[in-house]
Amino acid sequence: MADGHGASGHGGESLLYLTDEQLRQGIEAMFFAYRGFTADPDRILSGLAYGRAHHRAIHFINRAPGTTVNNLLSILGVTKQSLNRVLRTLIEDGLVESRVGRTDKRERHLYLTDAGSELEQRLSDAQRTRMRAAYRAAGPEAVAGFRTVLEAMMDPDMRRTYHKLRESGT
Amino acid sequence: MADGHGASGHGGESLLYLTDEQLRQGIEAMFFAYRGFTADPDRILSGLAYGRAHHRAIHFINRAPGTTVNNLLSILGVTKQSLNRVLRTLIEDGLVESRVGRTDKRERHLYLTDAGSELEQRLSDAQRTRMRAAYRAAGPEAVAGFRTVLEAMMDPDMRRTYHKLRESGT
DNA sequence: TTGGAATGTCAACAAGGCTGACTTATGCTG
DNA sequence: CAGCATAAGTCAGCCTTGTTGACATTCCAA
Repeated sequence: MADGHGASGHGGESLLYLTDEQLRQGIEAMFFAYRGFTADPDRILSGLAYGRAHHRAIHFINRAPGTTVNNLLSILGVTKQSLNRVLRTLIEDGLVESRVGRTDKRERHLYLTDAGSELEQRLSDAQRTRMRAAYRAAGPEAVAGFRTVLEAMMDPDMRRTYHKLRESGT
Repeated sequence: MADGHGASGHGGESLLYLTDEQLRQGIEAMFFAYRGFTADPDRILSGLAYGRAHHRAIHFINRAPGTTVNNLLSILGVTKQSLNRVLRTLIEDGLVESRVGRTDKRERHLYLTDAGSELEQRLSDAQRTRMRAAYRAAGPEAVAGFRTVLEAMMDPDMRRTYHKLRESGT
């Protein structure tokens, strides 16, 4: 672990373990791990004239079918213009369907088509495979800690969104 | 935890806890947490005509002073043209210094100037503050698990780079 | 019924990735 | 020493994906 201080055991309540060096290692771990996290889907997408933004849209439409554009916007944290460009190509290519709202005709509800679902599967299979390998290698306790820290790192708004998705998802 | 299966306890060696739903939650946690992770430095940088790419360069030059351009390239995983654009503005603005190598004059060794160090401090203070809060909230065991999973998620090359930085850093 | 709010679209621009082609300076090896 | 390899930098041009601004449509409430 090579942290230059004590408190390396697992049971310590010590508050001294948060040296700048330890925090910096966490920061770098996040950076390098995120690269791995996105690498596999990126590889698939690069052959398809799509990018990471398309992946994100497809992921969350699959996760919450029938979501409105506005809702998707707040999940993704981009401007509606930015999302729209991505969405348009997905609709043109027949991966996403946009249905006018029944009660409020201003709204568009988004669904994956069969082709869209198929791509979603391909992408998330790749990502899950890596995730599964990492989880297996690290073990259940590490996974629990991993999730706890990630959640604590989110902005409150994002944490709320994250929880809402979890409720609907299971 | 509401995962629809058993194996929710912490001590299980069960291999059944890796449902697609659990993995997807991990994926979403990564996504939302990374947003939080970059939010604070991004805010500082947006007022300064710099972006995330500048932050990364500054971070790793600070971490490994005297690094060559080539070495920085392999850490960041971008092309030299892409890095060069960023590096040029940092040098022009007097945040980074580029010294011709003493033994091999083809190489350029990169250092932060005082102004560069100052900005680095501002940026990493912001990022560390969030990290520290998350670590505190999650506790030492969770932090250990967090790091273990992140490391398992990296590509082997990145893991090697990550370890090399840790050795030099401590 | 009319004005404001919400929703979605179009256009233009910037950051920061990428490839490809090339130059310059230097190191190394036959 | 000649010639190839390596490190760095530059120019040009492309793509994705973020941004703002302007605008059309729709809903709802005063």
